[in-house]
Amino acid sequence: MTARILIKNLSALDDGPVSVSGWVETVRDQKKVQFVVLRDESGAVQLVNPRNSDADGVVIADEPATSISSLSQGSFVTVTGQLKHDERVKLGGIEIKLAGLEIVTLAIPETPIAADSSLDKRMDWRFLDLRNQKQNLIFRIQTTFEHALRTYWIENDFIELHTPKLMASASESSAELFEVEYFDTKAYLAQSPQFFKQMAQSAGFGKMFEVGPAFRADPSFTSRHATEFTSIDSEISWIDSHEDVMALHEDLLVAAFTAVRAKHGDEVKALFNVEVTVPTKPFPRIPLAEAKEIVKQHGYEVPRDDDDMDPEGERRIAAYVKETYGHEFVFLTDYASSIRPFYHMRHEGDASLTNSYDLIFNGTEISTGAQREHRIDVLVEQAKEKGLDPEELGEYLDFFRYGVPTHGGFGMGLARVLMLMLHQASIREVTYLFRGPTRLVP
RNA sequence: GGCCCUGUAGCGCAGUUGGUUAGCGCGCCGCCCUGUCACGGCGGAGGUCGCCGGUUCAAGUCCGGUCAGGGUCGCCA
Repeated sequence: MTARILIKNLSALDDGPVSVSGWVETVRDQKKVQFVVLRDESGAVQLVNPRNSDADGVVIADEPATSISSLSQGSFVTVTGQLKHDERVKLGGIEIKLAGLEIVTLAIPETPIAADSSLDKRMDWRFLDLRNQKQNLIFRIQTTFEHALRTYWIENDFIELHTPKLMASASESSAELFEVEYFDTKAYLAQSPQFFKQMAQSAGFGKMFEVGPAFRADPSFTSRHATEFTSIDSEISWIDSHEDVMALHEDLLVAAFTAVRAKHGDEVKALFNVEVTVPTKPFPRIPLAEAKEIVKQHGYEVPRDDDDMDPEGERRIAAYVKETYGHEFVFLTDYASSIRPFYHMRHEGDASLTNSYDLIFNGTEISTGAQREHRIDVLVEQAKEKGLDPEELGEYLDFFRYGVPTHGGFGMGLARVLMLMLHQASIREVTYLFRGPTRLVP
């Protein structure tokens, strides 16, 4: 058996016998010569089969001609033949003159989606959609992105943890929890590893990270929300403020973007027409109150009663930062205590502000980070102030009763980063199998 | 969950003030075509117009409800 060769590696080979496997993209079945465009996960190549004639010049039905005529788009085949470099072939200047063709599985001829199908229809037939080069590249980028993050964490002595996704109570608010039956009681799907990654600080682990699922029962109908998503979390001890968390966050993103640009930059440019830019450090930092003032001066007053930003404000401050600093990222810092959870540490001397930030990338929020309140008495007071019953926080508060270092961390949505990196309009494009309020299959 | 828009063939769409047999492109099927590469030519099949109800002599078209999708806001990563 001739070993299977990836199509992208063919052009570097000399003419000679080869074997490739993949699926049929097009068949041009002419009377005297047949062409097939075959694609695998690495690229596409043309196969050619001149048909044989008998002594009277009449074309005969032999193999592989008959098999080729039966091929439908999408069928998976293994072929053997002679690789030939040929200037006539527009697809890469090479083709394979067929010797043998094995049909592994025939596809139903009429495919349920086409290049111009709507996103929702493509989601219904995701495995077919994923055969496209762009979709394939997205998940190779995701792999490189996560690998670069892990490399950074591991080289810097972080511990990787897998916190439980079945929980006895809410990890943040109780409004958006999925409830599941759990023997004779109820359990909830984790909205965030928040409490358990803080526990690792109390355990003296020092630095930890987790890449895992998070579940939110919110019926959010936007292009950037999912009910299940992959959350990138990291938490570190012995920090002085949220500035230390932002410094870690920057380092991680620079490492990951550097790796993606190096490995996939040319392909991203070719397929998405997007330049992957490695962000420069330090990322711009703007206190939220100042950011609201800036967008106001540029003609947009955030129409909210609370102290928060809205999506339009985020887009505008991002545009301002892009123009002023040439940067795709911006840390919005020092959010008001009124709009942050009880466990965010507040400014020393000004309890109205927190040591927290949101990270905006190309105009959309991808992350929230903060220094955590580690003093149990302050933490309990802040919980009460938010209307939470300390009893309901269960073991969480115990983490702070037996000694705990200063600490902080962030959570970042993996798919949001990819979506914004590749300028995609929806998180669905960059999620292998999307889960939303009305999407549970496939 | 609020507001706005959309649902017609496998896919993308058109369909006039309500009126005979609902069209177009791609795809699919058949035949033809010595090298195609968005191949080309000829022919053909394929639709209870999202679903339920109502108005009307008559509904793809008007009205109500419902489901699904898109956008946006809220919520957030």
